[in-house]
Amino acid sequence: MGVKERRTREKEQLRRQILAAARELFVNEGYENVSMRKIADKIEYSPTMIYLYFNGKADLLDSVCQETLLNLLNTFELLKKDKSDPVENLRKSGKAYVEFGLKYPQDYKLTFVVRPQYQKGLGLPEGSVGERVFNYLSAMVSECVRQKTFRQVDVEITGQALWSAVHGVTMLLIDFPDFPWTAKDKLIDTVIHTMIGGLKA
Amino acid sequence: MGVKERRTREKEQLRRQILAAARELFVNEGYENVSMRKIADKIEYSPTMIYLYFNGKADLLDSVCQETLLNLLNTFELLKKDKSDPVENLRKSGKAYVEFGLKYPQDYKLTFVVRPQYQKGLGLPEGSVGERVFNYLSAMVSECVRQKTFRQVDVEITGQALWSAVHGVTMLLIDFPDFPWTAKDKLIDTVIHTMIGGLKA
DNA sequence: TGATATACTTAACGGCGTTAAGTTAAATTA
DNA sequence: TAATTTAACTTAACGCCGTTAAGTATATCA
Repeated sequence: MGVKERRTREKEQLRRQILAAARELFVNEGYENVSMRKIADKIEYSPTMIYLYFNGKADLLDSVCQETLLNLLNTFELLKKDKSDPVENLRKSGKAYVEFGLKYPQDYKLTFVVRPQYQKGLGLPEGSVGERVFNYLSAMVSECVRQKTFRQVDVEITGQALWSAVHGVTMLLIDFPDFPWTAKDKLIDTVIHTMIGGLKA
Repeated sequence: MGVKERRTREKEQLRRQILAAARELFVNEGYENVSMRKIADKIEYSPTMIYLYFNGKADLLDSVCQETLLNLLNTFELLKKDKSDPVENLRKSGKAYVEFGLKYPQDYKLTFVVRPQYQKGLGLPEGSVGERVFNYLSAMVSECVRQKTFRQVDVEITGQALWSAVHGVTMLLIDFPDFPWTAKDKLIDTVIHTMIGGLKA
């Protein structure tokens, strides 16, 4: 009687196969240059089959983005363990955030630019991965204030400001790769260092 | 013999008409949801006629963005007169930049996100409007350093870092309007104030 | 074994950016 | 003024696209 189970497993596997193909194509060719037909070709099924597993192209995008956010969260969790120097942790996290964006630029834009464009009216749903990422950032700011390395800033708004800064440098480096940046790495460090400097007691 | 002149004038006028229609549609419906046919419909010409005035859809986008950059530059020029307090000038300019983005969010995204996506390999061409905008920012930083209000920072990289910060907060406020921001105005001020704080001597 | 449900495909709809070829009307020339 | 050239614009088409309705084959179940 393991028939249903096997079928479910097979469906799940195919679903993942579609998702993997979609991710690879979205990342390499850009969302709008990828057609359902191309995705179908890649996995050697007919285009319409995809609609039995996803509601459409936008839904595929959405699922890809969810995975991306989970990856980002994992990157952060790795840094979470070290409790010694909260400011240094914050700096490292900021750097990790930007580097994550530059490593998966298409994913990053998919998540933080394209998706909100296609999925209007999304805040940060309670318990969502996005919320957890942001909470992690706020917690680090809070720790810096508690240790009196930072002056008595509003933790919430400071978290948002830091997010703004790292998001900005990430976006510019992704969108204008041919801009005459003095040095990309130096720019990232400068943005983070300047923000942290402006928060110190 | 004013025939040629009149013809030139008429062509110019039609060109502007196309551009205005394209801008309105791009802004209201999003670049990828606008077709050449829709633009043509709006101005009551055949779609192919547009190709006699522009090289294609991406070229139309390019021209629309040039206009936006000119508008941004004009906004800055209005602030340029006051020479008394360069730090205050920088703060005001940053605020003006973000407010420009929020006032014309779609135009802003068209220029700083969508355009680079469709027009790969654009740096800052010599004498371009983009270059003038960026030079304006750098000049202000330079003045702050000269007056010793800022420490001896690299002017170029600092300009880029400031641009990153204001771009970031602009983008987040545009893309996540429903995020529980503590207060949008306060956030903008915090980002700018924190960056400036981190640059002071 | 025959009925039923599931997984997948074929064919089509309307729309897209863009191009080649054709048409019409105005300006120029003889 | 009549013929010719030139410019402005349109028609028709190509090969794509996302998505849906209808159809087919295969595996499961009674």
